[in-house]
Amino acid sequence: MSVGIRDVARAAGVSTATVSRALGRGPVSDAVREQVEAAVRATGYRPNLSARRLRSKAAQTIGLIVADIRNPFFTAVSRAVEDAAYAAGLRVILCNTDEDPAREALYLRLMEEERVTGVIFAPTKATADALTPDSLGFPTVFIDRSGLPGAHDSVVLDNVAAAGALVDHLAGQGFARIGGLFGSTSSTARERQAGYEAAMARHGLAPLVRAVAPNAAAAEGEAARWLAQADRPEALILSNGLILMGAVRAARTLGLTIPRDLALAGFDNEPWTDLVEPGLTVIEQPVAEIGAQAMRLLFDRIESPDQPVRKVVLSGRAVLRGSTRRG
Amino acid sequence: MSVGIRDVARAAGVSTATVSRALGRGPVSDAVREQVEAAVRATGYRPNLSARRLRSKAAQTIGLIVADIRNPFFTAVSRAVEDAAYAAGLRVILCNTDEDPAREALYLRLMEEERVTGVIFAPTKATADALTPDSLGFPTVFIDRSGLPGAHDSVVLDNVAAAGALVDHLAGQGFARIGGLFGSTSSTARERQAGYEAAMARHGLAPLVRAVAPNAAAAEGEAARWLAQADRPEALILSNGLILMGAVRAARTLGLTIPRDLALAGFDNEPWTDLVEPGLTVIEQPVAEIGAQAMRLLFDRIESPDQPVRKVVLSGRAVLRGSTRRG
DNA sequence: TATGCCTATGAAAACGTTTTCACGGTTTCC
DNA sequence: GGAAACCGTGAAAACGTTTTCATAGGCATA
Repeated sequence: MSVGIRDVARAAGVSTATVSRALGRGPVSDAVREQVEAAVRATGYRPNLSARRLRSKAAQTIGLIVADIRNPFFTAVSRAVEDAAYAAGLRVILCNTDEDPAREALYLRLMEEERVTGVIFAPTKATADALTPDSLGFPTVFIDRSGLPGAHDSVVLDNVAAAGALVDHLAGQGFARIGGLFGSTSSTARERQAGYEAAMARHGLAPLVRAVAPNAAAAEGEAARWLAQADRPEALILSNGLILMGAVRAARTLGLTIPRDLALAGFDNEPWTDLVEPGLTVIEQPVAEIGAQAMRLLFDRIESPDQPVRKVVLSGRAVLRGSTRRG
Repeated sequence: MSVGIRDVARAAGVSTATVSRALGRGPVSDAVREQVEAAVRATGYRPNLSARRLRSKAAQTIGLIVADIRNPFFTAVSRAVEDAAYAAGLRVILCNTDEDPAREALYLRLMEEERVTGVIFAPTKATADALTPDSLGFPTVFIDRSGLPGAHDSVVLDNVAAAGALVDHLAGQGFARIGGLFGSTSSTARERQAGYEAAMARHGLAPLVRAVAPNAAAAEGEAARWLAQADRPEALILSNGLILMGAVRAARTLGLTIPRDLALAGFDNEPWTDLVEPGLTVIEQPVAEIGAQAMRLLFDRIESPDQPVRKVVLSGRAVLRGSTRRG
């Protein structure tokens, strides 16, 4: 059968308690510690993490709940989170919700059952608004989206400013009929829309807004319908990388030349955005920083559960490329 | 304190054993099952998965060990794996090795300590060659790369045929100086290289091969050096999506027009490959199918540990685009 | 020398489940 | 009508650790 701590204890000629202490950071004499380590090597002992978790009540696990890992934004953030977690000796359980509140609820319940150390969560607007500070049984940090003000720690982009910067840039280039295509499920998309509308108003321009499910296929369909109209916009702002990609596809299909027939500006400086001619103007999010900050906030919250709620707002960086150059 | 199964038992007026059976699929009368369910709702009971795992010796967890989740191939595969896992009631622990054998060893040890149900693993060549069937304490399926023949279940692409198809296509278009830039750490890259060389020989062409670390930055640097030479290749085959991206970047930097100055063909039909003009010819891998098949193999192996080793070889699909059109 | 306080250690309890074993009550089978 | 099989249930053991509690010895202090 499997070798347990009792076998190690027997091999080392000490008690199981001493083995446990030698392996952890308990007080043990150097001689005994060496004996134990030798016994561990000799027996090929591997601690049973389930037993350890049960007894010590420290799951050493964090949950990472995102909409879809295939969204490059979440891919990058998740990588940062995992690096930080494993560096701290924590395991990561990854969950994809597809922006479905039912699956969000399911995974939150799973996190409770795992007795996780903490959770990093990108909730839909519906779930975020429904979650009060104490409805979650574990420390939680929201990323990308925030919920009720002051309810949860969060790290988000300054979406209003970022969207405004795109409008300013386009307006500065002389575009007037600037449309906005925004995701329909996240608070982030709402904020970007608000920033867009505020900036449009500043420039005395009429907003043109449409909402769409945040995936490339839906965005392509909606953009194609929009751009086929006679009074189509001459520039488009897209609220994330997937929607941006859909819009590029739609423009291609309709034979529109960028930026002559249509200017495009979006979010997420994904590796491909500078490869599609003439280069796509985007807001770059500090993805690694977002993941790292989220972990920092989570650790702080775990350490001092009662400290005031914090919201870290990071600035995007406008990467100006050919897609918004006035023909 | 936290509510446990004892509290539920007390509330329902039954023993803990009965609660356990009612929650699982043990034999219980309908009346008692209802009482228990009511008690669960009343108490807000959440089973402690660590305790459950310890006692039942079923971790209900699978490990997914890949090189880097940011590689879109792994992103897509991982999503398929997770869907299948959660559908079967299993949790997924995700690990990134960055193709580092030391981290591979670290994560394999972690998997032992977790007593995982099974592992899906994309090993480096070094690790794959060192792993005998019984050196792993849990069922394992290799993806993307295979190890010693007959040692582990695996699901891989027919890399030789796929690389050959690219060569055939390029040669058919009249290209002669066809170079190959391959990753240096995976068996997959070796196979693609072998397929390339065999096909080149078939066509009576001299192979031109370089190896590079499998990431976009390294590939860009190596491609730039290569393409700056006077006797540079007139076509390039790239062994994965990251290397393909690096090559595109290098061509851009050097001002080479595709395909007039340089034809490109690669692997991985990532969403952006049809957006960069004039469209990149690639081998599309059935990513979702790879993930799903890996889970199927894993389940089969868990069910019957002693069945013969299986290797599922899937075919790629050549997606021909403008990047390989003879000028 | 006696007292008290640390330190390293072992015995045993505890963590929250599932599983084994036993048992009484029905039903089924000859 | 008795034996055998079956069913639902409870008491208690078991899973593999960590932690608590107790203790023996060493060392400093009075």
